[in-house]
Amino acid sequence: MDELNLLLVDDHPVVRAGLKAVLTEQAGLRVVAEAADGAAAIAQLNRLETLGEHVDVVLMDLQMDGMDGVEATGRIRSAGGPPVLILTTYDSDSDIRTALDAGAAGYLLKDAPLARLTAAVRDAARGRRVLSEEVAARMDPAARNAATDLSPRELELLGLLSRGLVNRQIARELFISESTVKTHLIHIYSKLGVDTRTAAIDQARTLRLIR
Amino acid sequence: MDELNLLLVDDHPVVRAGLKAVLTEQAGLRVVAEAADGAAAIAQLNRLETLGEHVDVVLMDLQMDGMDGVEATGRIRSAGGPPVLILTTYDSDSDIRTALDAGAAGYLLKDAPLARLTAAVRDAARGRRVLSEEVAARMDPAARNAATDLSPRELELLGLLSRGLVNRQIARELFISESTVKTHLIHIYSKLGVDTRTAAIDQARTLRLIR
DNA sequence: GGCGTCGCCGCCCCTACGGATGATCTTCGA
DNA sequence: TCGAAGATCATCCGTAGGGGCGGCGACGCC
Repeated sequence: MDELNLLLVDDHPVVRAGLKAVLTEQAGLRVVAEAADGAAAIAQLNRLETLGEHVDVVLMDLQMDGMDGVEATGRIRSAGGPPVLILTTYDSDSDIRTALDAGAAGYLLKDAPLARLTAAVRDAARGRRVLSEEVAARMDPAARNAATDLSPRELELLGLLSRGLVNRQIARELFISESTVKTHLIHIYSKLGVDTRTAAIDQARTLRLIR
Repeated sequence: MDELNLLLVDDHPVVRAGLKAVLTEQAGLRVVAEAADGAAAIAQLNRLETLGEHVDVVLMDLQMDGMDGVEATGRIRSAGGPPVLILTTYDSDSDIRTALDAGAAGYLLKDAPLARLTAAVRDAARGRRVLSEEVAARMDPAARNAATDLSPRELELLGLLSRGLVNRQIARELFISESTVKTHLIHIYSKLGVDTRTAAIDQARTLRLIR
């Protein structure tokens, strides 16, 4: 099989058209369908299956109206669908983790060079995991900056923080005491080098720990 | 003159390629140069000028590494350059305002349909102001939701809030007393329907008052 | 001229928050 | 098996933040 069949999922018509133009000009890639959100992507996969069309790789954006990329990825994977390659603008730690946990075959940034993109598509089609350099470096435990290495629990707290919850609400949400919430916050502050919750949110955002 | 000459400015190669593919397929549009950030865009304009090449419209992303779109727009406009059409993913009030203040000829979202994009390019080339529907509605004073209509000063406070400053720092930054900061915050909270600073930041973000 | 909005300032009060410190339990790897 | 790291909880303390007042000058609009 020489030609790989792709499904593009992105809510920006311009980006879809661009990907299509770029990828079809590269030998061996064929865009067989497009979708503007996760639900449409799944519908397209079902439609193509009934037509006997094969899809080798799904190129999926994360941020979309309607069903987002993470959920769609999870559903496609659990249904035994084709490998899903995430192609997105953002590279927050939590995004990457949830996407990979959902079964994504890879995670690329939209500012990746075209050669890398096409190579990633081919790798994903062969069942290999592909991460862009920055993402791989981010996920490599050895290369992590110790100062910004928050525990999963602390990242969870950070998420609730950024949603504007007060300590009491965070405590209830996580079924822990308010004291524990405060302890976690102190740890987060010291790791991020700040001393207030709003500064922690800001810092976490610039470090791309959260979105 | 039938063919319009465009300069594309976007730090995503994929998006640039997509725009180029889409726009050149539309009759009358020609992409004469591309740039990955604001500084490169200005350099390209200078280069094209010495070559005697004319640029009718600059299509500019806002979020870029290096010189961002707002600053680049300001410089291009103040140098008597071609009209600049902003094409971006985000539509926060503050982004729109600063871009238009910097002299942008229009503001479009990347999820705009292609027909609208090409129409906007032609309008911009003719010196007309173009805003996407959502943006225009947002900027229309009559259509504003009174509950979320913050004064300019309050938006300014909100920006400092989101950067994690404490009241004392905000006061110093704005040369006002801490009491006044508190008063502004109270007003912001009541307009946003929240009662803590973090919740205000979150709400302002979801309402796209800030980024 | 009066009314509303905006920006500015002060007081009081109470709570939430942040800092310091110390402690228990689990898990995991050296 | 011992220690490090994570998650949990607690108490004490001081301050920053938020709520409720009231007030003042400037500006624009009817």
